[in-house]
Amino acid sequence: MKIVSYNLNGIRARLERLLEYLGEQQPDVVCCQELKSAEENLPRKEIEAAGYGALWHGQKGFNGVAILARGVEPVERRIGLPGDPEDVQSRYVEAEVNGVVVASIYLPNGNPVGTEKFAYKLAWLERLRLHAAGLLAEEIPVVLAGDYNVIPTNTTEDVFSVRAMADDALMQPESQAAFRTLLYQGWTDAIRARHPDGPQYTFWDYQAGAWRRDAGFRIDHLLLSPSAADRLLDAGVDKDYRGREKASDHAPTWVTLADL
DNA sequence: ATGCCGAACTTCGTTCGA
Repeated sequence: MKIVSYNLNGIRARLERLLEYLGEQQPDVVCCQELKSAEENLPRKEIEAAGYGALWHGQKGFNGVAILARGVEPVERRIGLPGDPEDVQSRYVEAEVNGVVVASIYLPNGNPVGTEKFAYKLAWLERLRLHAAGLLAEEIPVVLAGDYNVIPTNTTEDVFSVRAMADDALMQPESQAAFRTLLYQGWTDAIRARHPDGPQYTFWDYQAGAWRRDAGFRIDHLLLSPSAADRLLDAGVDKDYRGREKASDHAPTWVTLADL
């Protein structure tokens, strides 16, 4: 069972690329982020025609998440992260697919540091920590897949240049501490579990020739609950899709789990 | 200190992203 996290940077702008990915890789589940599309403009027919059921959470202009499932309809568990009724941003959706609970997460970027945006990011991380604790308590297979907008460590394994990113919200000690606190609840960072050493970048900026220079960083993560981690076969980044025409600035990041 | 690029709305500039 291949489960993918894919920040699309616009599902309508990226539709051809996404359909190509579905056709070539035949992933079982794709957790999409940054749809940048209102509900009424989502490409529902095209995704259905590709053989995928979907749970959508769109938003006009920005954000937006979805879970696509090959050959089945994802069973909705929740739309939106609990903990703040005032929060109207579409950043969380959770469903059950073939016995596995899957979440598609688009964590706030948080730049610039020291603003309300950064405070919102940290508050969102705290809300995620609380919700994730409840998921672990269920003792079921869970995959928390998404763009976390957190570079886990200040090493070249996670970021091309610690210095270049030092003032960025993605690499602040508070952001990293919150991510570690989440992990230490008992989640497995699937990419690192399978690839303990070496860079595993998932994002390369469009600017300044970042892709050409391999100036990337690792911010798309798949966290596995213990019973999901027991089934972990492999994990990786489908990096070559970043180099194609009209690519997203993120590459699809994935795990494969053993079937029961 | 800023733009570099790209997407979408606020639409031929502005806002956001990372």
